[in-house]
Order: sequence, then C-alpha cells, then structure tokens
Amino acid sequence: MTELPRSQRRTEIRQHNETLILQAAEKVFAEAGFGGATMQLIADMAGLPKANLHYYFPTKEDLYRRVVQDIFEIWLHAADSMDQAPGPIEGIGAYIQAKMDISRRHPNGSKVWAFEVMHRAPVIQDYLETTLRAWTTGRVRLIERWIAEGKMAPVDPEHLLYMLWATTQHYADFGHQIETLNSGPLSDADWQKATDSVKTMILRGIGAF
Amino acid sequence: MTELPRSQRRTEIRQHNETLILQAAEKVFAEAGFGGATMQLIADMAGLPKANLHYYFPTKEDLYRRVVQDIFEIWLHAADSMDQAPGPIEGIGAYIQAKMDISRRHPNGSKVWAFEVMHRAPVIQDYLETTLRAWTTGRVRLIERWIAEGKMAPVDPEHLLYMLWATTQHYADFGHQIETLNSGPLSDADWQKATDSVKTMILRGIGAF
DNA sequence: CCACAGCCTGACCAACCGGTCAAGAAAATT
DNA sequence: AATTTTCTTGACCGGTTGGTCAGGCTGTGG
Repeated sequence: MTELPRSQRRTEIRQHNETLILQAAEKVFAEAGFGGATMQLIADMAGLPKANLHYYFPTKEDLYRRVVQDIFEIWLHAADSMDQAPGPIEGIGAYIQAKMDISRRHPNGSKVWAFEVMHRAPVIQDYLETTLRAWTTGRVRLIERWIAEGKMAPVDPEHLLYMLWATTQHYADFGHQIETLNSGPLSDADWQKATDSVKTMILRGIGAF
Repeated sequence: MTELPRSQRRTEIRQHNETLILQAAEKVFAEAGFGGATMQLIADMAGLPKANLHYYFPTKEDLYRRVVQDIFEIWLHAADSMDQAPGPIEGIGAYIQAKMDISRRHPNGSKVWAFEVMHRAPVIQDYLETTLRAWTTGRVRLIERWIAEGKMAPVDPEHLLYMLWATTQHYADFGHQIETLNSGPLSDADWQKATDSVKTMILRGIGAF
C-alpha cells in the first residue's frame, strides 16, 4: 500500500533485531512469567543493551503482547489440516499430531500462553472473545456434523476440544515434570510414543475406531 | 512425641493468622506468579501489615513453599480411592471425580503448582524426584495389573496418567479461557457435564467399557 | 563531500521491592 | 502484680526495576 522500498528493504536490521529480542523474550517470559521477567535479562540473552530493547518495544507490556500474539497465530493454523478431513480419524488425528509438534518445538510459547490465561488474560482477553470463540464454534459444528454422520460417538464437542488442548499442551507446559519422571529429556521415540498414545486413547475415546 | 501442650494448644492466634496469610498468598501467587506477587499485596488481602507477614513467614520463598506443599498434599490424597478399586472403571472413574472436584474447589492451588512446574520446579524439585516418582510408579504397576487381567486395553500407563492430570487440571488452570468461551462461570450442571464427558471419553479411550 | 534519518547506548531517575529493626502492645506464666 | 514470651507495627534501607534521554554512531542518498 503506502509501503515504499525506502532503502533497499524496510531496514533489515530492524527485523533482525526484533526477532532476536522476541526469541529471548519468549524464553524469559516462559521461565519467569511477566512479573518475574526483567528487561535486563531479556537484553542480556538477546545480546543487546537494555535501552535498545526500549527502542524497538517501548514498554515491557508491548513486548509481552507481541510474544503472546505470535503464539496464538501458530495455534490457529494448527487446525487447518482438521478442516478438510473426511472424518475424525484423519481430522482429529492430524490436529493432535500438529499440536504435539508445536508442544515440542515451541514449549516456551505454550508456557507464555498458559501464563497469560492463568492470569485472567489481561492482554489478550479480546482475542479470546472474538477470534478464539469464532474458531471454537466453527470446530464444534464440524464435530457435530461428524457425530450426525455416525462417524464418531456423540460426545460433547466443547469438552473434546478442551481435552485436545489439555493433553497436547501438557507435554509443553509440564514438560519439566514429565522429564523428571522420565529421568531425562524425551527422545524422538519418546515423542512418537507420546503422540501415538494420545491419538489412540482419544480416537478410541470418541468412538472413532 | 516430644510435643508438649505448651499453652493450651500452640497459640491459636498463630494458626489463625497463618491460615489467613496462606489463603491470601495462594490467591496472589496464582494470579501473578512468584515474581509478580508482592508481599504488600498479600498483606493487604490478608488484612495485616506487611511486617507481620515476615513475622510468621521469614521470607517470600518460605511462604511460597508452604503454599505449594499444601497443594501437593491434597493431590496425593486424591488417589486414595483409586487404590482399593476392583478395576479401572471404579478406580480411574473415582480418580477423575476427585481431581475434577479439586479443580473446582482449589483452582488457585492448581495454578500455583502449574506455575512452579512450568518454571522448572525451583522449589519442589526434590518432591518430584522422590514422592511424586514413587507415587507414579505405584499407580503404573496398578494399571499394568489391570491390563494384564484384561480389564482395560493395553495403553501406556504413564501417558494415561499424564492425560488424567492434563484434562482434570485444565479446568482449573485454564478456567478463565473456558469461562470466556462459556460466556460465564460454570454452573453445577456444567461441572457435572464436564466431569461426565471426561470420564466417558477416557474410560472408553482405555477400553474399560 | 555533506546531510539526514534511523539506530545505538551509558548514565540516570523515580518508584517499588523484600526484608530489617526497635519499640511497644497483648497475652500467658509465675 | 510482676515477668516473660509472643505478637504487632511504622519507619526505614539497600538493591532492583521499568523507563527516559541526550548525545554519539552509521550507512545511505545526493
């Protein structure tokens, strides 16, 4: 639109530093929460002076908001494969797979989201009421259709969604507890087994096979 | 043992104020995390001057540790009914019921625990490695016995436990998100429906009926 | 070469934090 | 009543926090 190729591209240095800061921020916010995180620690982890953070993100809350929003976007797209599936076996199976992959690759993002929701969502309440609600009602209708077509047992669609969110995100949010009981980080095989277990129990639980 | 009834009982005023402080602390820690919580806020919520908190709990960490330990105790006892059950239908059904009740009555405690584990359990790591691990291996054996007796499908016992923890605690930790999607707090009937949904899906998922 | 916009940063500040302490009030013990 | 223990509290302190700002740096366009 009004975007001019001002000098080469919109200063790549800006985009580079923003990602650098966002990565560090995600980690620190996940490990200490909003109140426990400090701009100084994020700056150190990003390898930048603190004042530079405030140049790109005026306040701590602005930075936090960006981190939460980025995670939300990732999650929304995780259900794309669910939509054009012929039935629950493929659809919900693919959704579980996608969310387990996200739990493995973005554990910090999941934790920041959990933190935000646990604290009554002071920053993303409007997203919950608009985007997430619309997303949810859409999938509820999809599940209701599958039930009507006799492709799965007549479970409550909303509680099924809660179960999907809970089980998959648990492997990110409570990863430390799981690793402790497992006496070490989860291997590729461990993750495969976890994903298979969740798929099997849930798909059988909703009578999909 | 060496416990003397020093003066009546160990000054009731102490016990009264400690509970007052612990209740306020649980709420504040749940709503702001360890780093975000302030002793001043806890003091205000308990209706006591801040210096009085430090009289009963020398440091913020001491107070936090007590809150986490109290919750841990409650959870450990939630599985008592599971042990002397004849099979998974009664045992796991009762466990789900107990944990859902706790999620409803102690949502703040659940959140503090979640917060602690998400932050790599700096305070209760030893509990995870000793008490929780022992508890877990015990229930794993119980589930393995049920599987061997043909009372349920051969699922991985550990991932079943994770699923039980995840689904039940989700109603506490992510209660705000659920309430937002529900357009208001969950009624008695809503909680009943949630508990039934979880029971049905999980018990069918493990082939228990 | 200059000019200028975007980028960088050390030094600084008011506000707030956890924790201390001394002096006294209240309660229990003698 | 005297004394000792427990409880209460306002005032205070060193350290840390999020955020500011003036001035310097850098690279690009002319």
